[in-house]
Formats: sequence, structure tokens, C-alpha cells
Amino acid sequence: MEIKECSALMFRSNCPSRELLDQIADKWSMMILAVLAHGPLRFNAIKRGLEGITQKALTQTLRKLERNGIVARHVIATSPVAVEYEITDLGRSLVEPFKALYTWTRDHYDEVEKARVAFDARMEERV
Amino acid sequence: MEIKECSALMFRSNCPSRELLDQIADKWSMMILAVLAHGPLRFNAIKRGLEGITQKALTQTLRKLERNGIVARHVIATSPVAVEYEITDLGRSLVEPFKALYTWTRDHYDEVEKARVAFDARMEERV
DNA sequence: TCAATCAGGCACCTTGAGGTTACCAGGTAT
DNA sequence: ATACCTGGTAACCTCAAGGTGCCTGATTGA
Repeated sequence: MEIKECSALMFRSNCPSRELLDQIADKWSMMILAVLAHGPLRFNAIKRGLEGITQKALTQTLRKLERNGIVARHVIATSPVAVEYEITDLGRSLVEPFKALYTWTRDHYDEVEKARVAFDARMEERV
Repeated sequence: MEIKECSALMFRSNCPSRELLDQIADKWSMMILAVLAHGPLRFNAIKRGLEGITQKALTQTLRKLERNGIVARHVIATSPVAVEYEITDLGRSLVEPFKALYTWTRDHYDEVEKARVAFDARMEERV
């Protein structure tokens, strides 16, 4: 029998792409990016656009996105200090690949659901 | 002053695309998919291709991918039972969008790193 | 006979993500 | 005066992801 083998180690544990993916694949980053893609918004405007997000989660995620250069934070000295968040060019370049992934999930959701049901059924009958 | 507002709630907390993303954006799924993209492999062959993965992590992740219909598990009744894992058509369709994301991380890693250094410096001087 | 490989299962533990609540400063409408 | 809006911070808790170590049972090579 022919044994197929992976010729070499393909991924090291510190794969830089994984490190970056971790930064943006959290619970809210993708959604915040999508919301900001339409134009700059203020803190509470973003918050209103995302059902269920807390101030803390929004603050943390925006900080992380800002640190990675994905969004920019502008403080506007108005009556009550306003803070506006805007997507950067770097962030905008990330929207495309994300949209591809989003489209995939939309197009294949049913297929995945069917696979899940089939899998669970196979597990049931094993009992 | 003109107040920009998001016209409507853009994301509900149970966004189906997020649910699917959670399933595949974990620590190993993406790498396993990339390894299997070259052809079917056996359990320990996959393990050898991924530095630092444990049996438990590999088993769990493969189960999850199998349940979602991304990979298929074939038991081959040989001397010591062999198990081969193969990427499905559904899984193969997911490789493309992932590669786009991977390419993005590769192309913009330096830019992100620069942004991080700049951000940290700004935070330092604030002290 | 002893050790190793194959594909896992099971129990325990640590870490961190994410949520809850409370609190803060400054301004402002009632 | 007071109660709310603005954009936060700090302390605390929970839960799940992921890691470590040990177990199996069959088989094969030295």
C-alpha cells in the first residue's frame, strides 16, 4: 500500500497569518469593520448598529483594531467630546477578503446545516 | 453639525455568518484545511504536518470539520485500522476565500506591525 | 518479549475571551 | 437640581478553548 505523506512540515506554531487572523476573527471585529465600511461613525452610533454589544466589548475591539491600523480614532472637540471612528486604507483593503468569506458562509450555510444534521444522525445511530 | 447615523441595525447578535466563522476561525481549522488541500492524509500524517498540535486538538478539530461537511473521514480496514481524512467539495470551495485572507495577512503584515509600533509609542508618550 | 505505532478517549487544569455591574468626568436639556 | 448623554475605565465573574498527561486495544518490528 502506498503511504502518502506530507513532504514537509507545513505550518509552524507561530505562523504569522494565524497571529493576524486571531486579531480580527474575534466576536465583533468583522461586524464593526462592516459597519464602518459605509463611512465614519461615532462610538454610540456604532453601538446602535450592533445588537448586543456592550461598551466594554466595543471599546476593547476598537482599541485592538486601532492598534493594528485597521481603524482610526478621531477626537472632535465639540460640546460633549465626540469621538469618531473611521476605517483606514489598510482596513478597507481587508474588507474585500472578508466579504469573500461572508459570501461563502451565505452561499453554503444550507449545505453546512445539512452536513451537520447528517453527521448528528450518523452519531445517533451509532448508539 | 451633521450627525451621521447608521440608518438601521446592521447586525443581530445571532448573525449566521458569524456562527459559521466561529466554527472555522479556531486555532487549527485553517491550517488543517490547507494541509489537506494537497490531498487526503492519515491522522498522524496530518499531525506531522502541523507543528505543535496535540492529538486531542487534532481529533476535536477534525470532528468539527467533519460535522460541518468540510472534511470526510474514511476508515480503511487494514492491518492496524487506518483512517484517512479528505477535503470535501464544500471544503474545497472554502479554500479560495481563505487563501484570499491568507494572502492579505502576508501582504500587509509589515504595515500592521508598523501600525502597532506607532500605536504603542503613542500610548507610551501619553504616560 | 519488549517497545512502538495507529487512532483515538478521558480527566484535569490554566488561560483568556467576553459579559455584568459599577463608576467616572464634563456638558446639557428640563 | 437632577437626570441623562458623551466615551469611556476598573473590578469581578463565568465559561469554553486549548493544553497536559494517562489510558486503551490491536498490530508489527527488533
